[in-house]
Amino acid sequence: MATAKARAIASISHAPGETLLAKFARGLGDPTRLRILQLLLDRPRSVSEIIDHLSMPQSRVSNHLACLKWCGYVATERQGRVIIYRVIDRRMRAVIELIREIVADNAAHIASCARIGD
Amino acid sequence: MATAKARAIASISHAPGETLLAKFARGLGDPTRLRILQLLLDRPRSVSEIIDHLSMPQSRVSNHLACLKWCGYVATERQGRVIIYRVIDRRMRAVIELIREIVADNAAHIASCARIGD
DNA sequence: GCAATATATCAGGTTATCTTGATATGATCT
DNA sequence: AGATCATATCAAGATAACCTGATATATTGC
Repeated sequence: MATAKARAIASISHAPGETLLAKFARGLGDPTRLRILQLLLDRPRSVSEIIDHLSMPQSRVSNHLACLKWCGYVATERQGRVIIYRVIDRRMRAVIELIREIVADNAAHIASCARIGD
Repeated sequence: MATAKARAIASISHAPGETLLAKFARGLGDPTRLRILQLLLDRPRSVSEIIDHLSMPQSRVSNHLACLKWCGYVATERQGRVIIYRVIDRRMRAVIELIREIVADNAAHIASCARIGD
């Protein structure tokens, strides 16, 4: 019952403005962040592991990880020297898969959109 | 049977790279485009109608509409003087709703992310 | 404490994206 | 045809986002 009330209150605080929605979308709007998310959806990984997989400068990976953490999609845990990142919002997998499906059927269209670069 | 083969071929062309996924996400990453999509998910509308709702310069709305059309999310149909836009990919509603849910539970986090502006 | 390892942060230059105003296209009406 | 209405396109300036290299922080092992 308290749960229902809590849900109701939460539901009011829902309905975020388009500004925030857009910000979320831009969060997914970077190929590097998507690759990182994909790796983390596979399983939790340390930063070095991600860097190895992506073959990118460390600062670049670290910056994108910070972004993902800031947005609350991933969390960190220190294990000795290394820091392990993992996805904490289960729905991230669903969004990415849904997007992947849509893109699969619109690849040519999307690729041709000149207002958005590659 | 030809259909099955076609599907198989299509399925190979599936699995789009992160670059295209990211491009899609950036397509949703603009508040104006999201507002337009929301209006069009409500029902098909003419350009003028959208302009009225958004109170924005005509060229701005038109540019964003072009982007949405380019990506294959909306289609147009001329009716006399006006041009009617409507959403053609049913999944657009699902993506936006899913994103809305995630953002609702992460609003504070996302808002605080300094790597992405408002 | 000191060196080494792992990760984070920051500033500067570069590129991408958004916005605006002006102009172009295209259809309708008289 | 000419005028008008509806929409599209383009160029230029402003802003946002990305990348890199250098530096900072934090933990472990000696």
